[in-house]
Amino acid sequence: MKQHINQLVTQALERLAAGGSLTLPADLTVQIERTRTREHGDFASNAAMILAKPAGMKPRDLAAQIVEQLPTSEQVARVEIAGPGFINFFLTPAAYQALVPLIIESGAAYGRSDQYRDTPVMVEFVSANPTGPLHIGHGRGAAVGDCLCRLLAANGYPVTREFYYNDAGQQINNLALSVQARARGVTPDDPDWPADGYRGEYISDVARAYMQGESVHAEDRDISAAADAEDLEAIRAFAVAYLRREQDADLKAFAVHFDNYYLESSLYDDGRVEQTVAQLIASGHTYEQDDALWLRTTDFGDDKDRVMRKSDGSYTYFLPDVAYHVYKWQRGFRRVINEQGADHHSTITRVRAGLQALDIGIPEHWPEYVLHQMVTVMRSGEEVKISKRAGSYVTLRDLIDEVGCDATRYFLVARKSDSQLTFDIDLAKSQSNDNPVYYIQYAHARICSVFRQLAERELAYDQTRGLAAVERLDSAEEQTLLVSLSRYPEVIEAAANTLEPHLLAYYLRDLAGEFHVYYNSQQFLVDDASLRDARLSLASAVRQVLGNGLELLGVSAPESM
RNA sequence: GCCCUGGUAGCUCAGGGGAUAGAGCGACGGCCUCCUAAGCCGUAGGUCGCAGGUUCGAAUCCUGCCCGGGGCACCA
Repeated sequence: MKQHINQLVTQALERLAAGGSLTLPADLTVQIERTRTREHGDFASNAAMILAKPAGMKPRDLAAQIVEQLPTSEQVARVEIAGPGFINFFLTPAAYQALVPLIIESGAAYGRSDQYRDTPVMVEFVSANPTGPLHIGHGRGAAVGDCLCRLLAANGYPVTREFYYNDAGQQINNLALSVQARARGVTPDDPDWPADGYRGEYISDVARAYMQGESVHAEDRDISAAADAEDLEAIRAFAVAYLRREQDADLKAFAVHFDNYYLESSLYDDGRVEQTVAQLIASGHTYEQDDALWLRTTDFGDDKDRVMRKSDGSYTYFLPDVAYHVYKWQRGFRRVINEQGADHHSTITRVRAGLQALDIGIPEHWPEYVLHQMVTVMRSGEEVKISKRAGSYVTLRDLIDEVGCDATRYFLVARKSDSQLTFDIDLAKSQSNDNPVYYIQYAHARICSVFRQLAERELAYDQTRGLAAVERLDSAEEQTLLVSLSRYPEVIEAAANTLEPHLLAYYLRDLAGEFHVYYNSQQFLVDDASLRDARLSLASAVRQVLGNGLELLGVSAPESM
């Protein structure tokens, strides 16, 4: 639709230019926008306002000339000039009614496209270290990242989902020491407790399982416990596998899956870290100072240089990060999106600086980042504190168990990710009209219910008859619904292009609301068979779009509630 | 101090160059002999943090300031 209007305006402008009354700038891009209210039609163009000044004309006069040159179109009922010089297009009801058969025929494919099928993209998200259960911050990353993957895939991108974690560093060492302490019966309040130990109760569970000789199976590893409290290496390996297994279970319960788990340790095993160091030194952007090896990241926009190799010979975390991203590039991903917490934003400049220093043709702004701000959890009007070290802890699993996967996912993805989010447990749990998740799902269930009611009344839905009568869908409520249905593909594309899944959450809320209004204003099961079937066809199309959209959010679309 | 982010209705948040600034919740008042009331309708509620600037037009872009969050390690 939008594209069609664009063509009409472009043709009109070209005619004016050919007639000599207008000169078009070479870089002209005509804007066709959805209008905010129906009084302004369906689409509006600002072409006259933009071109008025160079043409030396008043916007409204120029608009009149453009309108005069517009080709006629079956889809356009009328055109108006309004306000400071907008050209408003009013589409015919038929243009919208034609969507009903289109949506029903397209089914799950409605709103999807394959336009980016030639651009493999990797999305790295969650990437939690195996030092504890996933908390609600990881949950936000999981929900946003997973939804992004679904949106990208819906636009045709071949998507690879990757989870990267450190299985060997100092944090893991603290983990192993903590488990060992618990295995020996030492508690966090003991003087013997490791300095940076993890104090959470789950550490006791790991220690107990280890001492009982349990075997664990995680997505990316299997291990049996040695049950020896003195074998720190065995404890380390067991604890990592145990917590990975827990995280897998959390992610599974959250309907999130990954194609690949990538270990930081493998970057060392494969020699990629050493190789990256050698290349960085060769590139001339490094220097030695105070027995450490520095990378001159200030050459690439950082505000101070960074240490790559510490004076004790070990590497800082950012070096494997660079090596890891080089490998992503080498694997052929020309689009890479990293979804992570905003508390890690300082890595962006450094990783990009490292990649630029290598001078291997990686674009300046590669990879892309989607950062999410912190989540505050509220219960009974009070903030629930999250602190892994202290042990009081809102885990993702607790949330899923308490409020359900659907509501948790919806709430975590329904906000723009760069604003802080308040997760109200009471609201998310409430099975009432307070809760937007149920509001959307209820619209879907209601439509299913209408079709069940149809059968109970021993009526049958004749789709052919319904689609032949779509011109009877002419009420204000029906037109409103049809406009929203026409917007769905634009929303899917925009949400993927801007990497903003919340756009979809809002859209579905609006669509559901419009359906509820319709439901209350008109009867579906009327005696007039063709009218009945036409309305059922529209309901069916709405159900399809609600279902398609919920699928992209990873939220279920129940048939009854 | 520097960098990133946010500041829009009592609360939670959309809108991020266009035409009278939106939604939900909360408040108040209505609607089930009728396809699920997990719904609908109505009323009240705003100096879009402040001040300049750019523009035909600024909640939206730029600059400065104020306030909240995060980050500025030879931690990750």
